[in-house]
Formats: sequence, structure tokens, C-alpha cells
Amino acid sequence: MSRDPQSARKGYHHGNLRQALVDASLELVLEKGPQGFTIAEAARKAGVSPGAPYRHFKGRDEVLEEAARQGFEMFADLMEHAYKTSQPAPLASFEATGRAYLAFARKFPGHYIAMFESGLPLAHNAALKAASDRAFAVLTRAAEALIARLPRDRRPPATMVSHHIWAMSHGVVELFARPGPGSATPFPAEDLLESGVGIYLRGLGLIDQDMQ
Amino acid sequence: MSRDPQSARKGYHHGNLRQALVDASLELVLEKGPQGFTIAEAARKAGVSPGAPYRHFKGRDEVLEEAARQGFEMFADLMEHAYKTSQPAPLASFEATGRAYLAFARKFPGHYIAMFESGLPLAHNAALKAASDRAFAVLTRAAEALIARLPRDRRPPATMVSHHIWAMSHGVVELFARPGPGSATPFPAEDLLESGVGIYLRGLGLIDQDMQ
DNA sequence: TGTACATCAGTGAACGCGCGTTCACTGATGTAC
DNA sequence: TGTACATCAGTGAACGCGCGTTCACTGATGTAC
Repeated sequence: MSRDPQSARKGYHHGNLRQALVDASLELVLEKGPQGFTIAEAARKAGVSPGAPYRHFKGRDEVLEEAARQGFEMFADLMEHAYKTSQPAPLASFEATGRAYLAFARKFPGHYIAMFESGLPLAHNAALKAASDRAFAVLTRAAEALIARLPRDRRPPATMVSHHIWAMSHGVVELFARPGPGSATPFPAEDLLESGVGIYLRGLGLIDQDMQ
Repeated sequence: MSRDPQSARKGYHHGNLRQALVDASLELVLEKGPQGFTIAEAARKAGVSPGAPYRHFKGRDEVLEEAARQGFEMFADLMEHAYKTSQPAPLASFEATGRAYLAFARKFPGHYIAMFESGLPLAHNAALKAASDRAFAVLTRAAEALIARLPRDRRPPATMVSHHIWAMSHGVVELFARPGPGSATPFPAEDLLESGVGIYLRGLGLIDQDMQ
């Protein structure tokens, strides 16, 4: 459950309650949705009395924000790694970041929900905002390298491209990568995203029209 | 507040409490998120005692399901209308359904949330499932008409195309058409969706590569 | 047209429950000397 | 190495609150005759 085995309870003091609460909240958010999480239940899950969390967090939202922040940091790291290891081929590295997006959502669904579905106002928390900006800067950088190949007169803004890909990735995650309205699709989410991005890149003129 | 002016309270009996509760739940879901809605508060909003809703609904989920069902019906009607009025031009009618998607999300955000973000299991409610299927059948029909122009050997499955468009539309709505991680974008959601769909259709070979 | 009666759709009081939050407390840990 | 003390990080009991749900009730409406 807890990221750090040291956090296991030993006697009166917990040892790593702050992180244990974040981890518990991630599980609860996954089980019951972004609003269905309560401090009392997170405390119970961490094996601690209901007042204990207030030593570490002001309230519910602060726990969720910390969970989302950790999610954005991991997300940015993952995207950066995917981007770097497939450089310098711009097309490959762009597609790798797209796949990394979906892989993250699959592997850390609790974080994904905290980040994108809990309705946290990013503006209220500078650390959260910075982490999320870093994540999306990677995608935009990958888009920049990609469209640099295009002739100037048909080169769209890099941020527009990264927003398109972000939207499609997010849409695929929400609709097809988890139970929901579109989950009965015959296509695996991974294939759907890959083919969609492929068609889009062809539309930009980045893949030969005759290529399969 | 209420869709029907007849639903205004006149004396002991409410007159149209069932619909008034649905309307109240739509407002609450919009204000406080899909989980932040309670029967008690909906009753208060409808000006009725806390026990009254149980004459019409078993509980919380049944109200939400009815709200989502009404949303899917309206959604399907809107998409159908957009599709039909722009026929027989397949490209125009396809793009019209895309715009209708975003327009619906803008105009009925409470319904949209109930439909896509409340985590209702579609499978548990046949009427809900039927309504949502009807909505997406329109998009797939539009995709079929569209790709019929392509030579057989490079014609993708229509459902794949409609799923791509659905994903991008949903992603744009969630990220850019309401407060959230991506809401600080310099592009209006409408433009982002239109340009994204345009590039995608070019990638399918449905728009001339040299067209602006 | 009037009356008796059945049914419907509300009331409002009551209950148990879990949550958020506070607070005096106490066991554990770290540190100065 | 031992001791006194400060600080930290928990406990657990308590409180007020709003929610879900039930239930005996009652006012309003519809209908048979």
C-alpha cells in the first residue's frame, strides 16, 4: 500500500503518516470517485485516529492537492523520459510521449483522477501549477521538434498541435480506458490512440500519404 | 429553474416534483461536482420536505440516472438535427455533428457532467444505455457516409473514425471548455476542435492536401 | 349536483450514522549539558 | 553515560452538523353513484 516500507506502523508514532495519507486518498479516489473521499476514511485506512491527519494537512483539499502534485511530477518525469529516450527522431519521440500519456493513466489511475477529475483549481497552488506546466511543456517541445520539418507556410503553432494531441489522449483515457459510456468499444484504447494520432500526423503532412 | 412553468408550487401538492428534482440535481451537479449532490439538498431546492423525493425515486442514483438519460436524449436529438440539416454533403454534416457535440456540452453542462463524469454504470439501466447508443449511432452514421468516398483499400472502419472524433471532442470539452488544467489555453475550445478535426480529416485523405 | 370514499402526494418529526474539527492529553524522540 | 527538558506526533473523547430513510399523518384530487 505505502510507497515506503519504512512507513509501516511501529508503536505510538506512525513514521510516515503524511505520505500514508496521500496513498490512502489515492486508493479512495479510485474506488469512490474524486468527491467520495473523506479524511476520516483516509485516517482509518492509515490505521490512525481521526484527528491525526490535521497534524499534516489543513483539510481534505490539501491532501488531494498533494496527491495531484505528486501525480503531475511522475507524469512529467515519465513523459520526459519517453521523449528523451526516443530522440533525436522527432516522429518517434512524439509518438512515444503519446503512448506514455496513456501508460501513465493506466498505471496510476488514482493519480490521474486526482489530477484531472477532482476539479482542483490549479491556480490556488503554485507547486501544483508548476508541476502540471512542466508535464505539458514536454509535449509541446516534442511538437515543436516535429513541425520544424514542415515548410513555414503550412506550419501550425506547436501549442495547437500539443493541445490537439492532449485532447485526443485525454478523451481516449476517459472514454475507452476505463469503465464508462464508451468502454464497450471493440478497439483497445492503445490502438485507438495510436491510429488516431497516426491519422492526425498524416493530416499535418508529417507522414507520407501512401504509407501504411 | 424548472423546465415547465406548471411545475411551480401551488398549495399542498407540488405538481411536477419528479422533474423539479431532476432539474435541481442538474444544478447541484454543476455547482458541486457529480458526487456533491444530495437528495436532501435537491428537495430543499425544490421547496419540499426531505422525505418527499422518495415518492418518486428510490435514491440518489435514480435521480442522477434520469438526469443523464434526459441528457442523452437531448444530445442525440441535437446531433441528429445537426446531421440531417447539413445533409447530403458528408463532410459538412460530419463537421456539424462535431460542433453540435461541443455546443451541447456548453449549453447543458449539468447534463454533460451527469452523462460523462458521474460514473454511472450504463449497463444497469436499459433506458440510459439505449439513449446513449442512439447518440453515438448518429456520429457513426455520419462517419460511414464520409468514408464511403474513400477507395476501399484505404477505408478505415467507420466506428474507429467516430471513436476518434468522439475522443477528441470529449477531450476538448473536458480540458478546454471549462475550468481545469488546460483552461488557460490561448485557443478557444471551438477553434481547437475545428482545427483538430480538420487536420484529422486531411489525414484520412478526405480534404485536399493543399487546401487551406 | 352532491356526497362518500379511495388514492395520491405531500408533511414533519424522528432515528441512527459518519464526518469534520477541536482539544487536553500522553507516549516517543531528540538534544543540551 | 545519564538526566532533564522541549518538542513532536500521535490518542481518544467530545461536539455539532447534515444526510438518508422511515413512518404515521393529512391535505388535495379524482371518481362512482
